[in-house]
Amino acid sequence: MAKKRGQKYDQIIEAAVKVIAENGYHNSQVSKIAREAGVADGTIYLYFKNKEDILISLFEKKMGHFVQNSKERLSEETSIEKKLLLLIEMHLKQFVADYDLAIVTQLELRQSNIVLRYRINEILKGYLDLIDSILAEGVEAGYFHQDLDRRIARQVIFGAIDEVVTNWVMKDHKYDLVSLAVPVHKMLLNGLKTN
Amino acid sequence: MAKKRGQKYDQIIEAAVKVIAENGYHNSQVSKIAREAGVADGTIYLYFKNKEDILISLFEKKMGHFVQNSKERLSEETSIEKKLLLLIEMHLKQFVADYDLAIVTQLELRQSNIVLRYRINEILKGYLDLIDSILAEGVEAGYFHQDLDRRIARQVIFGAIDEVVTNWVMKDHKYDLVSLAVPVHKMLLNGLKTN
Amino acid sequence: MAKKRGQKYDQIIEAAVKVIAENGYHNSQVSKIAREAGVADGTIYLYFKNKEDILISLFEKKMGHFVQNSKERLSEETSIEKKLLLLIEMHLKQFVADYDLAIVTQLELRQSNIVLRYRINEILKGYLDLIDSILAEGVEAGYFHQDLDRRIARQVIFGAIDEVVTNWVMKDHKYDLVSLAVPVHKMLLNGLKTN
Amino acid sequence: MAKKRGQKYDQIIEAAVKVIAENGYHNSQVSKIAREAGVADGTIYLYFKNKEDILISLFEKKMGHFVQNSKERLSEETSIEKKLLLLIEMHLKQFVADYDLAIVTQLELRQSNIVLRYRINEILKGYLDLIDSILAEGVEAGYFHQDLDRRIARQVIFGAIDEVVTNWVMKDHKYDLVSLAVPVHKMLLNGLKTN
DNA sequence: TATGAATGAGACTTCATTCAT
DNA sequence: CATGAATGAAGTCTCATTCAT
Repeated sequence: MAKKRGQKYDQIIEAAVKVIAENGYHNSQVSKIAREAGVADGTIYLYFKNKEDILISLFEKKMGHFVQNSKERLSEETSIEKKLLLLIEMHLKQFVADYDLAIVTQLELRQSNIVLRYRINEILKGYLDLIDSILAEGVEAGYFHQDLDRRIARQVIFGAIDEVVTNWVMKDHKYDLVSLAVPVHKMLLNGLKTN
Repeated sequence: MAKKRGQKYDQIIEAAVKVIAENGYHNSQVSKIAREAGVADGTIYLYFKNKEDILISLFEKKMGHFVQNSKERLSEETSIEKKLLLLIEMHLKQFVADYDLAIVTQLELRQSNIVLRYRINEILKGYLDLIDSILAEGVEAGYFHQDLDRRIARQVIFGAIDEVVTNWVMKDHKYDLVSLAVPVHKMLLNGLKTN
Repeated sequence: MAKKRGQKYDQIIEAAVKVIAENGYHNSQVSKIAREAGVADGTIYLYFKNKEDILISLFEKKMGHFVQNSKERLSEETSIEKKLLLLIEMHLKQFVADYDLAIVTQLELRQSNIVLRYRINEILKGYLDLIDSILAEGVEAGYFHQDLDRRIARQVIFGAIDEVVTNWVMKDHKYDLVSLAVPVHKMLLNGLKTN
Repeated sequence: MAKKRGQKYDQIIEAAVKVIAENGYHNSQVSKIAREAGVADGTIYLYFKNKEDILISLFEKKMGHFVQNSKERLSEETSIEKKLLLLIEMHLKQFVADYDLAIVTQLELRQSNIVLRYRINEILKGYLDLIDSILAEGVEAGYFHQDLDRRIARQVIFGAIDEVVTNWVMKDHKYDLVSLAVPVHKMLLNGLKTN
């Protein structure tokens, strides 16, 4: 049961993103996703354990791609400062490129129950680790404060970016999101205060 | 209908916070809240339009108190730097003082549907305005960067604090939250970078 | 309890007719009737045993007036033929004069449950007796067929008039109802067939 | 959704007639009908939009059969007089043959709300048209009055028969209904008056 | 593999009625 | 007589999941 590969598996994931973005989480019945994917209701259960599993898998797949992609791009960059900027930019660009996904991750996915929230947090760890690696490198290089609490720092960084994206989605993406990368980056690096 | 005052109104709000924190939003039946509040099921509907309205009203009331309280305390402080620290501390302290409320606002409230999310955002504006007033004052005083984009800055600040609180709740509040105010404050003020 | 007289008693009856005509039976809550009557919800129960009792009493009062009135008018008329015409005309005129009442008796009152339907039938007996008295007189006078089954005849007469009124109400009373008295009268007296 | 065919569709209709006749409309819970039909509660909603739709569909189906059947039988008869008698007899016989249906159509169906009443009237049109065709033919043949208002006439006919049936149902069908066809027929044809 | 008809648990909300004031 | 806040029972419908084909 629940095999994690195959053409239909991908079809269902993409259908779920579209249906949830269009109809909202609570109005995205399994039958609706099945119809969009062009399969029978029962077929969903050959690829996913249950409805929640679609959500988890969706997030897992998209997040996996994003982290993988980000890692590769970041490895090509040596400057710590630019790495952080690149990370922020890629984060923002991803959602500009796929607005349906933005709606799903920033708004709809959060309507899921607590158990799912914990699973989602697990998946997010990969991304937080990526942030952490930049922080570690920066501290090592003396570019960041030696006494930096990396656990707190990555929460601050993620929280800031995430809030910026959520705001953009809730404001119907009517302004340019990617251009916010620079001021956010500057704020995180140098803080609010003048020297 | 839906009177927004009275002893029973408060009873129901408090009962809702407790019941939702304990059972989760989707497992907090109206009858359960009514029983905890010591009123009949129907009485709920004399004070609230529907179940969602309990959630909204709960947030409205608690947030209103918090913002009001914060405003007063902040007005007693003149240093911009200390104002920001105070804000962060009060934010964290509020949830340490009422862990049930922390669970409800950080986890359960976010499971609500999109319409509700927008209503919640409206209510949050009062808090974001409070942050903004500190930012404005700081820029005015030359303490913050002159070219600071306040709209982005308040999202960064709120996102950072919010994420720190959510993490603490999801980690079962097993570490001291309030002590994180200082490092978060420092990070926001001075940034990650050494000078 | 439940005294059947007084100014408020009448106020409530009239309010009920208006509210039910405007909102429909199933959307005419006791509280709505009370508001329209300008009394408190509880006051209703000082004059009526329960909600059904309002309906029964309403019909009883209106029907009583109508039958009483009809009797008097009919006693002034000696011709059997004209008596029947007068009866039909008065029946139709009553509803033209009070369209709210027409809606209530022809449409809304019938939505009541079976027990109420039997009570209503009891009240209708007074009217059917009136028809019967005309029939008896007509048979006696040799004006109507000697072997006329009066029980059936009065059902036919009542059914015919009632259907004509109901139709008029359902067609939003957009044609002249009273003018139908003559053809209906002719049909009942002479039948469909040419001689 | 709401398939209007299939074995289960018929099962549910028949179960509904029985349950509603026995318990009354307002005490005929969907679960009760489902149990009688031998299906799950949810299955009802695969065949009917909602509870009201069961009532409408029930009437639609039964009325459709009746009108269809009546048309065929009437076409075999040439005499206008006998056609009208046949129509009345068939109307009465139908309810004698299915007393549950009589209860449902004469008492329970009328408890439905106004919107439903209009839908029911739509369905009744087929029957009224049948009456009308007999009237038209009779006028054409010079058997009925040339100046007959057919619209009124069919209301009178339907109203008369309907009232006779309702009375019979309310009197617990303790007399022979079909034998009333002849006197009703005579009354409608020749009127009350002696020549 | 794929289908899709069938299942059945579960909860929000309304509103007639009461009764302490 | 009058009030109106409080009560609490009760039922429709949805939708994730199954399983015979």
